[in-house]
Amino acid sequence: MNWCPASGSAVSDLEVEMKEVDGHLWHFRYPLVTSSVSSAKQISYLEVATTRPETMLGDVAVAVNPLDERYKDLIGEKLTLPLVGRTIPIIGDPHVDKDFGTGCVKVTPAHDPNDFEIGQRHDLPQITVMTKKGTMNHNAGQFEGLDRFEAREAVIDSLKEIGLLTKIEAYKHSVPFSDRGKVPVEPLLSTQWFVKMDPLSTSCSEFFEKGQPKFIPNRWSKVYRDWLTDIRDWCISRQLWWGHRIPAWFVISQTDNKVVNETPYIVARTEDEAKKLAREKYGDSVKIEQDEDVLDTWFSSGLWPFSTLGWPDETHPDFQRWYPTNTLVTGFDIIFFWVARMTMMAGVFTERMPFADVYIHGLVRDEQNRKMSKSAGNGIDPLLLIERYGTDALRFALVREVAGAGQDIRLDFDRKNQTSATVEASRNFANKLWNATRFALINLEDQDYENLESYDSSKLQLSDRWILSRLARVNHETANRYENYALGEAAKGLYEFAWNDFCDWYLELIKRRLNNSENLSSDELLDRKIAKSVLYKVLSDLLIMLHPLMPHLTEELWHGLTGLDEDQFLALQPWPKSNEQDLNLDLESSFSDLFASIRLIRNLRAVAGLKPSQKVPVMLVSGKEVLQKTLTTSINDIAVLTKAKDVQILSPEQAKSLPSMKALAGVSGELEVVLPIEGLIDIASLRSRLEKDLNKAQKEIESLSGRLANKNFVDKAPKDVVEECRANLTESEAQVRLVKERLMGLD
RNA sequence: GGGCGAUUAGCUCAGAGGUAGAGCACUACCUUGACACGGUAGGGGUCACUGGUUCGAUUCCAGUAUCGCCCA
Repeated sequence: MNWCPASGSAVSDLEVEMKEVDGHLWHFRYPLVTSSVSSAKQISYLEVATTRPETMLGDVAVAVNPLDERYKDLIGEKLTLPLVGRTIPIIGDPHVDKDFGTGCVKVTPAHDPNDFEIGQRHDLPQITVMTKKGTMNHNAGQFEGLDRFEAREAVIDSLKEIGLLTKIEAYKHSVPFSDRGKVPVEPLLSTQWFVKMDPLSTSCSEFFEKGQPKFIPNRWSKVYRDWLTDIRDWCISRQLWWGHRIPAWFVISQTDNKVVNETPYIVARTEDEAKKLAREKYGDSVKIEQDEDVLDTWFSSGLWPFSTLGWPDETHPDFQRWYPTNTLVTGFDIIFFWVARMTMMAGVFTERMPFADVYIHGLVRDEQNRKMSKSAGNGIDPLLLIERYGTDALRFALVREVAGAGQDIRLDFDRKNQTSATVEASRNFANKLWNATRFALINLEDQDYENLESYDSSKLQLSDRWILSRLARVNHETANRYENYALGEAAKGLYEFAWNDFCDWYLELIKRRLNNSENLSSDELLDRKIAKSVLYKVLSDLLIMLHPLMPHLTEELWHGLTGLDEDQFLALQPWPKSNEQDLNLDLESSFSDLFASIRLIRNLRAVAGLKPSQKVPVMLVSGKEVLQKTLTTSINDIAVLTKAKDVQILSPEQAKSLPSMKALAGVSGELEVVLPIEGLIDIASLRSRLEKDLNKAQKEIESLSGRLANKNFVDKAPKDVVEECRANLTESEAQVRLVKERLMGLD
């Protein structure tokens, strides 16, 4: 059994952590008791090597490999144990490694698990030389009372003095440390309660074969299964003052009012029950005493999934309603400690698995990628981050980072300033949502909006239908992601939709339509009302979808938006309905084109160094019909979003018939943008921009035509890929022509 | 020793057999009637290395290196 001298308690195998330490291998000699064999071989001693000299006081034999030519004849001979004077045998055991150290192993069954096994095989005595405090006991003779590490030095010194210490080697080896007390564990002989694991793990394994529980990500299921397969009995006694007391009563009247190894015991639910059972068996004058020890906390924790729901009363409404549960969310570091213990207990006591899914998240590590721990003192105080950035910001930041299923999160954290750029980014997002909602509230104050179903859909503008299509898509994607525990992806998708689609584009697009001027036509009034209705719909859906990730903020904003009573919670809202008929891929693609066009105009303005306040005319030239149509329907939006004085959409033919003029021009795909602003043009920067475009397009032509020239590619690649390739080539070629024309026009 | 993960922009990380992405940081301009915790426009990568499969590999496979975790 593993004993932790620091906490004064037994610990289980799982609570023992192996650590590599720089130690020593001490070699010393045990003199042979003279015999005919030893005199014949002229051997007077055996040399053993150990990392723990103090245990030699409890040695009961020296073992050698029976096949070892050096020693096999000595098996059965006797040695004198130095310092103690005990005569101990030389035994042969096939588990001894001939090549390690001297090939002779000292055997201390009471203080080493391997030696214990050897002792069992050879029926050797077990001599305990230490107390449970880690000090030497009376069996240690002159060393009694010393701490185990002081005793080590004292033993070495004594052996040195009498000339039996022959060698000290530096030696790196694994030492078992107690998780609880952070000191080396002492293997001790002691009577403790163990749980026999086979029946428990067998039940679990059967469920596991049927896919229960399901691990996300799946790779952890292997860790779980391997542990169940190779399971060892579980020491559950703890000599601590907290925890559930072990329900075992010793019948002390049978052994002179003392608890010794032979004392019979009763296991029962209560003391009364134990007493009754004891009387039945040992007579009325029986005296019982409950074991002082408590259960390992993980034993109690293993009962948690059902003990919290009224079990063992299985008719309890909570148990009936909630058991088994859906999802356990936890870290991989306690798959053995807790998850497996819960499934084992549940398998036996409830004959079901306690949860359907086990979601294993990553661990938050510190800036040096270390696991945070109390003892290392490298934890990041969440309250500090919460105070600085807000609860939802921290929550969102962590969820957003966790994207790669179950990957660890390295949270950036500047200890000196107690800041985190990652959490700050989420705070900024929260702020963005807050302000977008503020914008909505200002515009929706008059309550002049309705449910979208009450409008004839042909009255909606293209931008309305575009954002509704995006909303439907995001709704669908997000629902799937939540369903599949892809929380990080859900967070990122919502972030992009909220910031880019909704705030950057849609809100900017509708500002024009929300104006409060007095004399609006009835069409304009309706259009304004529709814009408000879409605004309301998109924002409220967005808040609902974001709610699991930013519960406080969205709850607050949603109440502001809906004006609902405080006792109506966003948390209780159903998932917003997604309208499949809102999905419109063509529309989304033409809006991409529209946005690209607007960016091109803005870029040209930046190249020209135009002040934002400076309004200039814009001409858009394209031979692509679809694009022309998109641009034409959005002509007012383009004007607003690019600060254009006047926007004209022209075909290439129309453009040619215009009188020639000096102008700023750029090309993107098959769209040509012309800003007729003679005199304001910075020819050099324009040229460099056009040359950059040309270069890029030419490179692309090179790559595309190279691929298309490859017969294998054309024959074997999927048709649509080849088609796309051709289309891109045509477009790039057109672009090169346009850019070249423009460049010539500059001369 | 066995197993698992990671290696992509300065940093933290996504991604997918068909032209490399985000946030932060960086550069320039902008206090525009939601938001400077902001807006607009930009710069930045031989996707660790070596082979293989493939018309095509950063993506799939094998190996190598480095880092990390779990179990002995």
